[in-house]
This record gives sequence, structure tokens and C-alpha cells, in this order.
Amino acid sequence: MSVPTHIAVIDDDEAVLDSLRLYFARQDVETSCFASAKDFLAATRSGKRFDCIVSDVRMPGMSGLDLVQHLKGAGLAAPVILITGHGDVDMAVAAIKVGAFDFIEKPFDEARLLASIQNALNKMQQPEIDAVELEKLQSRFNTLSARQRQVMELAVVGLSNKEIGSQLKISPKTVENHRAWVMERIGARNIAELVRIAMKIQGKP
Amino acid sequence: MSVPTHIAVIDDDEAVLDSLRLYFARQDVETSCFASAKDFLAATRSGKRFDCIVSDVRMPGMSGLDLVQHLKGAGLAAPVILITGHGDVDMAVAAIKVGAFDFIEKPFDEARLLASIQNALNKMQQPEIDAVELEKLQSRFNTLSARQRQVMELAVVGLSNKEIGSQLKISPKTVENHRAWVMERIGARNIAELVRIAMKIQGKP
DNA sequence: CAGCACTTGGGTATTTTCACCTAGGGACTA
DNA sequence: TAGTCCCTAGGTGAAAATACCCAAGTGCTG
Repeated sequence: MSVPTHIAVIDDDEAVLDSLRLYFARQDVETSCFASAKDFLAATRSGKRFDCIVSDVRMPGMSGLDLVQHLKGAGLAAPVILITGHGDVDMAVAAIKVGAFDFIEKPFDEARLLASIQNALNKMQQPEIDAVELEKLQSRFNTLSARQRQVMELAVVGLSNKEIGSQLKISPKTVENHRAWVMERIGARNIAELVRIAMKIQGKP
Repeated sequence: MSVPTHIAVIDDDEAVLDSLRLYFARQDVETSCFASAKDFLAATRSGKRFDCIVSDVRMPGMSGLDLVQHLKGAGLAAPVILITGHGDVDMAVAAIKVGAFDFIEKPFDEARLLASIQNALNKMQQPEIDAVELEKLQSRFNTLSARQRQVMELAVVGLSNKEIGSQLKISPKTVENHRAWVMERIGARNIAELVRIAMKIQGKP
């Protein structure tokens, strides 16, 4: 791998985890292993970021498919490669549709997996700047309180403070205060910027 | 099917073709059958359009996968549903990646295929409205004079009338007048709407 | 030439936003 | 218990936008 690469491997089967850890170590790829999607998400919540995620599909608790959907919902752009034991076409279709980068059948050639990872990293390098930018915006948005989010959502559709106030049943003055907080936290200097940022976060062009 | 629907079915196996033709006829769905992708493309070249395309994957000559790629390249948006005899996960992944709408294994339930078609048609109806809407916005934008367009462009990046005025070397008052015209012609009731419309027209999310 | 659209600019009054500041009450935490 | 964060809401004053009105100059076209 040309650039320093950090990969997350998720599988409830210890043997598979060990095998992949060993393989990636030989390829000079840094890996972090997790026994469940939950463990992995806990790591991301504490700020860890990975260049690529390799996950089993069938696991107790959250499945690989669920994980992909969750990550997409959270706006995390890291490519996910799913691995399955059963040659399940329907599941493969569903996985790719929700945004998995690849879907590989077990037993698989480890080189095939590595190739897929390399492929994913190449594809992801293009919009990396945008992705980083978006993640920054996303994280800023996440620091907003529930009320502030409500105000922001209503503001970006063009409602005045008075209108927002009557809709949320609070005084226009309070809306004004929330709005000021939103602008500062998001880092927007005017409504136009706020609308742009909101559209980026929501991904609605 | 609620609206008049015309489906293309492509398969080199006469038996499958007959079977699907019969099934769709019973569902009041108009179908055109083709024995090869080449025959189908010949029909599209003479102007025929279909709401949905159902095609076998493995066929002599152009495969179903090739067909999807070709159609995407030609800018034809009709959804393609691929059918395969072999439970080939890799091919399913490849098909969805290049833009096939669904990938169904043989033997399949005919109702499953119909459900997928219905699903495809629903999905395709959404952007159709968007496309009409966008054309309307585009035409409105085109009625703007050069000066009005300048003002609009500067306004949607968040500049105040004063800033726009100094940039265009005209009085803020004039900018105000232009701005009012822009809002009326575009049909925006506030800056937020104007920003949204501008982004739609420019296609920059 | 007369009419039309566009640009430019001004006036006036109202409404809204923005930038500050103060302040109480509630919930959570060290 | 004190500190912190959030929601609430009020005040002041400056800046900006909005909604109307008006008019003069330009350039094109029937």
C-alpha cells in the first residue's frame, strides 16, 4: 500500500480475524480488528477513522448490511467491503444498492480482497477533500442541540424568525438567539452559506 | 400497473420469452420481446422507448451487463432488470455497480419480477418531475437580463446589496431593484429559495 | 416615432436581521 | 453545592432588506 493505510476488520469469527490480521500485517497495512459492528462503532465514536472497512455480513447483533446503512446515514464516507459465507445474490444486490463498495464470497483469495481494498482507496482519493470537508461540516452540525437543529432546518427553507417562532411556539427573540448560535457553530456568515452547508450535509442537490 | 407501461424483454431463450410475454399480458402490461440485445438496440435506434427493460445476463453476442453499460453510456435512463441462471455474486455486484436496477436469480417468482419492475417505475417517476421542474427553472433563469444574472449570482453567494453594488460599481439601490426583479421572475420568496434554485440550475451540490 | 424593456437612481416607511448585553430557570455533573 | 450548558426572552441600536412609489436615459423594434 503506497500511503499509510489503516483498515478496520469486523468479524465475529476469531479465526478469520486472526487470519486477516496476519495477512495484512505481512502487507504492511495497519489493521484494527473488531468482534462486532457495535465495537467498531464505539471506536469511531471516540474519534478513530479508517481508510477502509472490511466486514462480515452475517454477525450476531448488527449485520454488515446494517452497518453500511448506518455509516451512510452518519455521513461517514469510508468504503465498506462486505464478506459473506453464503453466495447470496439478493444480499449482494442489496449491499451494493445501499452503498457497499464490494461484496466478496467466502472462501476468497486474500489477494482478491487486497485488490478490492486498493481499488476502493483509489476511488476514494478523488473526493477525499470534499469528504473531509463534509465530515467537518457534519461534525459541526452534530454539536448543535436539538432546538438549534430545528431552528436551522426551518431557517434554511427560508422562514423568518417570526415564522419560525410561531411554528416552534417560542418568541422570535429566542429564535434569533438560536439562529446566532447556529451561524457561529456551523461557521456560516450569512443565510446563503447556511443553506449551502445544509444542502451539502443532507446531500440534496 | 397503474399507468400505461411498456416493457422490453430480452432473452435468447424462446421459452422464457413466451412465458414472460404471457405473464405480462395477463397483468395488462404491454411488452415487446427481443431475442438479443442487438435486436433491442435496433428498435431503440428507430425511436422506440420503454419504461423498463428486463434482460437475461448470458446471451450470445452482447451480454446483459454490456447492454446496461451501453445504455448508460448513451444516456438512456430506463431501468434495467437483469436475470441470471447462475447465482453469480460477482456478476450481481458488477451489474449493480454499472447501474442495473436489480439482479434476479433464476428460477424466480414472476411476482418478484413484477414487484421489481413496479419498484423501478416508482423510482424513475421521481426524477422525472424533478427534470420538468428544473427545465422550468432554467427557462425562467434564461429570461433574466445579463445584469440581473450578475446580481443573482452575487446574491446567492451571500453578498449584501451594498457589497454587490460596490462590486458591480452601481448603487445599492439599483441592486435592490434588480434583486426584486430576480426574485419575482425566478419565483423565489426569499434568499434561501433563491440559493436552492441557483444550486439546482448549476447542478452544484 | 412611439412603445417597450432594461438600467440606473432616488424617496419613504416598514420589517427584519445582526450584534451586542442581561437574566432567570432547569438539568446535569464534578 | 457550584459550575456548565441549554432554553427562554427581553432591550438597544445599527444595518439591511422589503415593499411600494417615482423618473430619466438608453437601445431596440414594430
